[in-house]
Amino acid sequence: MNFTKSIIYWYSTNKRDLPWRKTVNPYKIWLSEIILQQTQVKQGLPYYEAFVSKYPTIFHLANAPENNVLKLWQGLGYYSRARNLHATAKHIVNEFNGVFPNTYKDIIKLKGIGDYTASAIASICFNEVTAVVDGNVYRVLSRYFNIDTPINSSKGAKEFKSLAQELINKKDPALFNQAIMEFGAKQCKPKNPDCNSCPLNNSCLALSLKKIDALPVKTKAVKAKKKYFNFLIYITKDNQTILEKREGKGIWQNLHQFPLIETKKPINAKTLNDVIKSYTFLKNKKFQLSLYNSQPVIHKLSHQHLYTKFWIINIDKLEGNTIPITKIKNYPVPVLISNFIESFNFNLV
DNA sequence: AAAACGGGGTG
DNA sequence: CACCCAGTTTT
Repeated sequence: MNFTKSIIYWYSTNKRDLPWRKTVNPYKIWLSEIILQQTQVKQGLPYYEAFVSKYPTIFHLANAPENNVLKLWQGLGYYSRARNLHATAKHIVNEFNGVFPNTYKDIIKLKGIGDYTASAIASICFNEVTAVVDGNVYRVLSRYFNIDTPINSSKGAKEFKSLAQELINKKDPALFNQAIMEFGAKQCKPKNPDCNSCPLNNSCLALSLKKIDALPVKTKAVKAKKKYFNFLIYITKDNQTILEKREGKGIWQNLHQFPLIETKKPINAKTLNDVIKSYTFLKNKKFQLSLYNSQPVIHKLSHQHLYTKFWIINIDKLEGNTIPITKIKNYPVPVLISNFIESFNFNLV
């Protein structure tokens, strides 16, 4: 059996039972593909169920406020996926009457959809012969064909896409695409794959060359930078606090957080007290500042390590944009913030 | 071409 | 700690 037929046969007897495999509805396939970008099935599955349940059609999603969409996405990371998902839902409803585009060429024009996702939707929903290349496909092909072009280079992207496009089953592109990804996820795993049980172990070049551990090749990632975050948790006597929406370019765009002071170096209570004292909205007000966590919480992201301190500010009264502490869980917040909220029992205040 | 963008899991 | 995950967008 050749590569393509072997992969498809393996899939027929080894595939997992997953909810998005029971439909070819482009809305649901699209939703599943966005959720699964850079996300393992195990982590994405409950989010898929929650979205399908709360937003059964693209019209439900398009009509929802962005805050609600972000709230449902909370904890999954890469929040631009949720913002783009929502924006694209509105676009499809408003411009196309809710009808999903049905060719790779048109699908890839949509916000948040690149080559991988356009290929997945076009093949699964519309039987278009266009090969997916995700992390699984890179791994399977680089090993089987002993290709050491870095997968995170533009040369690698073209080379592997072209190879996958040659290998794809022209009669059932959807079947092949899902099969090779599942094969990568469950059989040709990143670490310690069970090559003894692999149906391709007679023809896999990396295996015969003892290069399984050396492939795929990926150029080095940059090291994460340290940042120092100081969140200010205002608490008034009438149980109000301040939550802000993150604007601008960086992480967690459009999510909410306690007012943040970011510094280059760790900051002590006296210095912070002086900074806060100078705020005009606190002029002539008395407040008490105390540090909640003596050791910083180290929140690790791909590109940043956030050394975080939570400062409690007890104060009699605040005017302006405060919210009741009881409403705090209505807002979409980063995991770093939701962990604090869970740990700091506001009910005791 | 390189960096930014999250959070969870593995060895 | 380094690497990976059904990648895309911005710089």
